[in-house]
Amino acid sequence: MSIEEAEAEQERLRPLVDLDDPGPERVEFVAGLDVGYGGDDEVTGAVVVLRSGTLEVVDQVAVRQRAGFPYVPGLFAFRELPPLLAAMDRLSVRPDLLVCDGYGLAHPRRFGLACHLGVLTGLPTIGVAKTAFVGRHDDPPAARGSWSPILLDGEVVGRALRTREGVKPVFVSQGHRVSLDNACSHVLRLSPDFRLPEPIRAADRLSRS
DNA sequence: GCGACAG
DNA sequence: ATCTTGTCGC
Repeated sequence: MSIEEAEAEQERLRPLVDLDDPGPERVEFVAGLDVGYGGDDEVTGAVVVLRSGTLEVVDQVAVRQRAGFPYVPGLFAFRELPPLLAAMDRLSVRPDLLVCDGYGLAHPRRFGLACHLGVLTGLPTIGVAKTAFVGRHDDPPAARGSWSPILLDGEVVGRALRTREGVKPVFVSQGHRVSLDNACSHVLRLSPDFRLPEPIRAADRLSRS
């Protein structure tokens, strides 16, 4: 698939994103997703499902395969989606919410990895990135839980959210079928001890093993 | 044109 | 992402 075809695919799928659904009533299982990189252009898609209340791991799958697309900013999903979908297919527990390592709405074409994964699976998704990629934002106050909006072309596309006092914020954006307010509530609830949400930390560890 | 650019 | 020494701040 070429760069042009990938961009056209994003434009085609973007209208299918649901940004109005506030999110699931009850979240019993949350999945974290991440991709690790090996030597010979290999990628490992990792998905870890945690019980939402206790954060205990209830299921996990890692799939290693050849990368089918280069890393291109803005087309991140075309590199990471295949191994992630392969791992999702082998899950025995169906998650109620997906926490993705990367952006959702906060994307040049408003269709980051979290949106793409949401549309393809139909599941509620949120995007959590470690660095700023698009838009502008102020540094939020130092207290845990404080945030400031990420603005792109005058629109709010996400939030810089402080998950630990005095530590660099994470960048949260809507993926699919979850409001921005609820996405941030979930991220805070899932990050009791560290900067990143526990499901993402678990998936990150798995993707490296 | 130049620099920046999720992982 | 990953590799990877030295350096900075608390």
